[in-house]
Amino acid sequence: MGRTPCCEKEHTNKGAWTKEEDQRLTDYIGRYGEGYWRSLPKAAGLLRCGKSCRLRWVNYLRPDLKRGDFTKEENELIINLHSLLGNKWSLIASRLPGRTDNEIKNYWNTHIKRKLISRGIDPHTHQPLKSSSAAVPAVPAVHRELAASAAHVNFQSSPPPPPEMALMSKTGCNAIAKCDSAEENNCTSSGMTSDEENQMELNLELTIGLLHSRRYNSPSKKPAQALIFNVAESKLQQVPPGVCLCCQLGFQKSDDTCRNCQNKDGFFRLDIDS
DNA sequence: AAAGACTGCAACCGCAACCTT
DNA sequence: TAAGGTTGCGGTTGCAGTCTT
Repeated sequence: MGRTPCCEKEHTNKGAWTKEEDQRLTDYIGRYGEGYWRSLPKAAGLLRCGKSCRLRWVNYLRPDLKRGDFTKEENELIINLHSLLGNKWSLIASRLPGRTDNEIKNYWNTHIKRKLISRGIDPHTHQPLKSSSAAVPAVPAVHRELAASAAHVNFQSSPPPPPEMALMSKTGCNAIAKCDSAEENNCTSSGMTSDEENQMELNLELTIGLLHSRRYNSPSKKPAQALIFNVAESKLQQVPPGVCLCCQLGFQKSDDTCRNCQNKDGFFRLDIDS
């Protein structure tokens, strides 16, 4: 036996929503609020499954949604966040008010990805595209740095790493699982003071603690997300715009860990609108 | 003008994590 | 602790609109 379906499919509508359905859903949520998606369709008089209602509301009907083209600033933010987080669309969306994960995902796949490729940049690694003979996966400098700090965290007797840590590992930051010290993996060169590094470690430890306590997208996700982004943003805010992400996070041009900077005099702006 | 190709986006599906009993 | 239910995420698909020939 497979798992039980989320709804009785033979009694539900599928496909595009009608104006009447939108109105019913909007009216119901306006009156009773979000949530209880399972029972909402019946209560609202909709022949839809709860998942469909939730998706329609979150991606289309929510009043705080921003419509229209993405701005240049949003483009850059998406690219930077993607280099940090990978395909964590919901996390990325949480930093772009009025934008949904689905919208950002679509925008990435239809616009940004293509432009990055046309500029010779690998949209997965955010590194310059190489010939197929280059077998070693490129690791974004920012991932290495976050991994370097994460490497200080004691994972002994811990459950498997949470999604964010797994992401870093997937993109090449194996330091998390293997390093005894960050130095062993060329993961330092952060350019931070010891106080800053201590603060970063603290943030990561707290982050990991929170991530272990619950799934990151559960009601506790906001503090967890905030901590993750605090690490990056505290560095991002220290330098002017236009500097590549690894420089923003503290790497110097001379650091061989920062490959991006070798491309353009220390500045490697992913300005897809230019 | 018509047909086929392409593009962008809304919506669906399957899965995994979390919650409840 | 286990099992069933709920919710949210990320990948994928379908289709309407646009472009090209």
